[in-house]
Amino acid sequence: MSIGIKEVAKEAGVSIATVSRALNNEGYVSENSYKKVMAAAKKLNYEPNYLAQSLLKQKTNIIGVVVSDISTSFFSKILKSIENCASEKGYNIMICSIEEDLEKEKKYLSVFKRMCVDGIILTHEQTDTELMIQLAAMSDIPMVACSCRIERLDCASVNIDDYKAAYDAISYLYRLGHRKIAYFGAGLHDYTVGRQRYEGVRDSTADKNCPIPEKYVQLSGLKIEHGYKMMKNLLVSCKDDLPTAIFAGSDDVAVGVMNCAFDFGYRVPEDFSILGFDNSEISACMRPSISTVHQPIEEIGYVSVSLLVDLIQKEERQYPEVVLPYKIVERDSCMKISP
Amino acid sequence: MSIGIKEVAKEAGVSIATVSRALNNEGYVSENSYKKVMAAAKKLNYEPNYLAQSLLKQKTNIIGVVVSDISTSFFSKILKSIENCASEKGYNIMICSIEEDLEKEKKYLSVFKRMCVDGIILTHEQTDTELMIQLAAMSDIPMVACSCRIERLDCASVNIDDYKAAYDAISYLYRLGHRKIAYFGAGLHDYTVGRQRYEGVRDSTADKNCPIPEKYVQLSGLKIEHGYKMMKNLLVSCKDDLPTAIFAGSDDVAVGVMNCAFDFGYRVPEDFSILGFDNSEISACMRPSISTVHQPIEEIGYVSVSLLVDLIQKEERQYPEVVLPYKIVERDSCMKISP
DNA sequence: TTGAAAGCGCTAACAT
DNA sequence: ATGTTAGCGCTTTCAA
Repeated sequence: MSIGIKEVAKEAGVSIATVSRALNNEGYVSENSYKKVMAAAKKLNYEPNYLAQSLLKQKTNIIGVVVSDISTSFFSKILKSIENCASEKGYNIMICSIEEDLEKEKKYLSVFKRMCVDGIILTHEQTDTELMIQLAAMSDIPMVACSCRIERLDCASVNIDDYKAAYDAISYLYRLGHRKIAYFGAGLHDYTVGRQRYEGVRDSTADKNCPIPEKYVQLSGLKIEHGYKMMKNLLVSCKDDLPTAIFAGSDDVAVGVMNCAFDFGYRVPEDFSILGFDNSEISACMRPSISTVHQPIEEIGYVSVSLLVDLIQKEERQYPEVVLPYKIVERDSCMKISP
Repeated sequence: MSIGIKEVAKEAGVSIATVSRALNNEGYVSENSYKKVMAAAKKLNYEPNYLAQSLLKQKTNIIGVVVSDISTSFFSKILKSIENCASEKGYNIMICSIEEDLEKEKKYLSVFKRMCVDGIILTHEQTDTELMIQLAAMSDIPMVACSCRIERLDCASVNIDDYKAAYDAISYLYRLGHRKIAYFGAGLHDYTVGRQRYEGVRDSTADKNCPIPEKYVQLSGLKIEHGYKMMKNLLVSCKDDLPTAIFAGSDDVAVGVMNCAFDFGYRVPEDFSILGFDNSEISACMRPSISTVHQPIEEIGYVSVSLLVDLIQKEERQYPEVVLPYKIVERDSCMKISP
């Protein structure tokens, strides 16, 4: 049995309304009452119950976050900045790590709704567009897509320009002299980053008159093990016509690719130049360190929360699409060759 | 304005009490009423409000998790298994990443209490024992310490035997012929893992008649950058008497150490054998791959949640201390030398 | 088998 | 300036 407002009122010798007013600094409270309430609250170690407040105000100060996989270097970094920013702004975060399980996502989105979260942040590669549209129609909880896109749905979003980043990444490899470039990335599910980056790669190579052949494209996922497997496949299926460079859809993929290359006796960058994506910590830790497309990860998280909180607090429903800058970070995994 | 139980009752032509009973399969409800309620609920897309339920039942199905840093490979993995297990058992998790900020921890612990979370999982290296004791006294929210210890407080916990693991780790290096072993670990704050591991190292070396000299011990933290810095310090301060092996308090530290060694022209394992701790993904990804003390990370998370849920659901308050097995994983970063 | 009503802990409108 | 009261959305007695 915990301390409620009633106990405080009794202790202070005033009504519960006065206690509420004093604690919230709202309405008229005499200095005398104020002091008595504060003293009583302190003495009893009173802390207002969020549940009751939330139920009444229809406002929970909770932000629901759906993330594709918390344990991933990229998403865990995003999550950290989301948590930090939310905490600064007085919001708490409730997390769901869906790991490609769309059913789980659906379940959680419903949980979030029932829990009356004030807003939702979506951050994962793979999204069921139909589900999202349906969901958006059902509730008007503000939502922001963080480092992902939801096609055909008016939704605030915070991204880099994945298409352009991939386009530039290929151009960079091209400038280094590479003409035979492979791309290992995420699937094309709906219209999220996977598709954007792939299209950037395709158009960039085509524009340079060396369109990427199908055998050089693999789209199984963005984790280390995906990278390893894709590289192994390539080494087998293209062994007579290996590329000189590999553009990986994430730093994790790049790590997998590099290790696979090593394990099969190749050298990086001498035999393969490898370019990553994200600039997550691991890319700087490998030896050779991995050149990569830098995403402003912290900023993405911060901006997403700021945007969401704006959406929550202002009634107006406009849906900004924030595009943050990227840049190519040159390290030791790519080298110049003669075309 | 959302759909509430009242709307459903009206639609079904029964009272709200009947709706509640039908939806919860509780008490007597005629088949006819049951059908009507279900139809109405489905038609209106009704979903019960958690806030109201929670307020009434004093039960939120929320588990609060305090973690030292979400973006860390070790903690993000633990978190993932915590989230998975919680989700399976019907609990949602609310996360606080404190990043050594004890004020933030304090704040969140209070938030958790006010939010009426059903239980709390604590997972971080550094803990203010006084605060915890005070807190435990204030509320009787069940708590489990996951991969950390809280001395002088009766609290359920899930750990490996850090002392013994560190002891064995040193023995392993000793068996490989190493006599000059450095240890880079976490601080000695209170009685959490940092101290346990340090004491294991100290006793193990002492028992073998080669007590670790102070200059070979550094305790600044468990992140990559800490490892790098500690190694750099060592290289300078002990340059005339370098150790042959370094035991790192985490795989991240081991990575930092290894990269620092490389950057200064040393080879691993020829110049330094490096032994990590955790067996997190990164240790297997480095080249040479890093030998390490394996912790059953997934299991730690699962067991913690299971334990907590038990504590929540059973009224009895006993505090099991679960100790999970560890093992040394031999990879390529340690070599045999002649003593 | 069902409905009316109390109440979870709090805030806000209204009355004094 | 303060107290009384209604009600947020739900579950659960108690009465019918």
